[in-house]
Amino acid sequence: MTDAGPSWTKERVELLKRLWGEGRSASQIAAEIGGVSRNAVIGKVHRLGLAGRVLRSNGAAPAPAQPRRAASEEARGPSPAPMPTVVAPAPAPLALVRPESIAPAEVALPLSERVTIMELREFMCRWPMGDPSSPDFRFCGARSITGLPYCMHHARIAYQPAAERKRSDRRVVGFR
DNA sequence: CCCTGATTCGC
DNA sequence: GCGAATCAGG
Repeated sequence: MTDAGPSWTKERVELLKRLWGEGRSASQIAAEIGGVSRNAVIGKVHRLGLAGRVLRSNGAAPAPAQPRRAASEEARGPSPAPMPTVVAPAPAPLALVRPESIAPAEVALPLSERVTIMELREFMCRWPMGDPSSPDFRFCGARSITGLPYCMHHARIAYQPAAERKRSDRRVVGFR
């Protein structure tokens, strides 16, 4: 029989809607539904009109994602007409970091990822943890933000606005 | 190098 | 309608 295999059946779509609504990532959903790639999930989400979810790990605004020219068009050469000035994206106000939000007690760190300097890689968070003179000294080692030496969590601590640091009048948070 | 979603377009 | 390839980014 020419079984086309599992497609977007009612059940699968319902599951997709539910998981997406719960804020699961496309790859997670894809793995859970099975038989589909994360691209397939994202594509379906868009066709269903479910996109535009504000939920984001960092709370950042969704990527503008400028339209990309077709491959055929690109092969043909530059566009004859100059691209009309794209509206400059409004400077997204960075989420203010309040002292409470970085209080050690409130923070859940991926402690399992601590690494030694030898294990440290370019893409790993370089936040020092522990006494540098101790053999127990480690670095955070979590996935770092590309272009930055720290993971999202430690980048927030490292790059606190001066005004915030002063206002909160806190010493070094401490290398946990 | 890991991940995220957004978009396009051949199928 | 589907989703791989690609893009843009954390």
